[in-house]
Amino acid sequence: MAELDIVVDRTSEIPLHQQISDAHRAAIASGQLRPGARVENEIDLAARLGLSRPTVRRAMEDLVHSGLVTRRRGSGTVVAPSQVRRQLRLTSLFDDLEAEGRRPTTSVLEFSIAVGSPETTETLGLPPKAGVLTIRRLRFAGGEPLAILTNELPADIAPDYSALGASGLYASLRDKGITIAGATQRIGARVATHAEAQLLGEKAGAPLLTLDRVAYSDSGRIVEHGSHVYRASLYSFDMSIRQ
Amino acid sequence: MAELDIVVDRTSEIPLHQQISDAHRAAIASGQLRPGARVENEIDLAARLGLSRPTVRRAMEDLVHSGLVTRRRGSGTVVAPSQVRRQLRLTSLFDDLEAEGRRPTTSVLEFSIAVGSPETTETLGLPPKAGVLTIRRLRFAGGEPLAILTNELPADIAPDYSALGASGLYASLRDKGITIAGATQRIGARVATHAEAQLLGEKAGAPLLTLDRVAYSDSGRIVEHGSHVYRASLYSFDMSIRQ
DNA sequence: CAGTGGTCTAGACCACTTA
DNA sequence: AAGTGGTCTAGACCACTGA
Repeated sequence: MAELDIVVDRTSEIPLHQQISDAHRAAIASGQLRPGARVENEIDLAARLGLSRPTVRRAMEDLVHSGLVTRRRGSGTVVAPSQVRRQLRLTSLFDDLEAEGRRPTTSVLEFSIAVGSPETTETLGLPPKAGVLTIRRLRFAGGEPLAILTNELPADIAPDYSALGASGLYASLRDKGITIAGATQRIGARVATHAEAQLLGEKAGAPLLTLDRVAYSDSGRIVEHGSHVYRASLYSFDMSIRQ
Repeated sequence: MAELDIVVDRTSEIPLHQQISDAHRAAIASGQLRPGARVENEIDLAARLGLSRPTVRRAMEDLVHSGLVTRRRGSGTVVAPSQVRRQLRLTSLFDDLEAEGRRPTTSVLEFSIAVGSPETTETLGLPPKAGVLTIRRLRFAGGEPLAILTNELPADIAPDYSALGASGLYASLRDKGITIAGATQRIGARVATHAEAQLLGEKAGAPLLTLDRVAYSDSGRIVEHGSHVYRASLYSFDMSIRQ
């Protein structure tokens, strides 16, 4: 069993359990902990680091939740197979573009505040005829058009146009003290309209991945509705699930 | 603040924390706890039920993780907005089919054990030339063809053909003592080939949602590789995310 | 049998929100 | 200032696995 070289810093603002899980994440990412390797058990790790077992345990639960390790009562904790991760990641074209150092860029097609349609105000949980900011952006990766992003937000929390360009939508909201607590989303597919195809440099009838998302803040308020379309030839969604 | 009528059963096999989170799930689903409603705080709930705070806390963390509630330090726990859930669910055609009572059915197109291709054995983490079971099925909902499901499994854990038909793939594996601990998956889109279109009752060039999944057991062994295509006109993936 | 994770207790102190 | 969730401790008993 590998003993990871973990140094816990009790003066840090980072919770102890997160320091432990971060150290394991790094060790798995770097290959120091290989797939199938046993992870040190909770009791020993707690004793070695001078922490309580529940604290170490919480770190392990984080890792299980991320799909990085699996646990079995009586048997122990093992690093999850990496083929599972690598296999799928290898063919992600967008990741390839990013790995080549071609950063994604964005151009704003529309930025307008107007009275929201009945559908929009209902989706956003606003009273009828409330003001709504609509943003349409074209996202590029490696010089190639990749996606058309449409967002609708309540006008009273609308970020500045300049802030949007500088730091992205979610970062702009965070600067205004609004943090996203969660979202519900739906992934689907359809073929491109003529207008979409033209913007994206595809032929009409090309397959598109669609993402519809409604995000809410920790106070339970609906903060944003996004309707995005991605070129299926360049983009896919990767995710790990557990249980 | 609503006091939920929860009865904890200490003799039950269901963990106490799960009994608490289940009760809240039910109350939210039934509308007894409405979106925006305050949820009873941890301390009071623990005292009222005669449980410790960490036990109650674990139940709340479950709910946060499922996206059903949001929490803020100093402020409390509130039920997440239901528009977020309902809005998206309303237009899910497959859910509509299911809600109409038309159960999904499945017909098996192929069920064969053979020496695996190099790609397949590598994906499954098997030695070269190991035996691999390939299953291809056509899934219907409401009498309509919905998806083509292709699965590859190591031959030594292959379920019986009869077990597969009776209870589905994952249930068959569970009966053999194999539980799925997690998976990595990728969702993409492409257009249907002629053969796929014919099976699915679509025109060639119709958009398809694709799902590629590699699943592993709690012992860290790769158990299954699935490559599925869904008619985008009838199917989408819904998910809730947090943080 | 020893080892391991799963569950649970009864507290403690702190950071943040709201009034 | 009072209320709330976030973090942490130092134990306990149990269920399951594997040699």
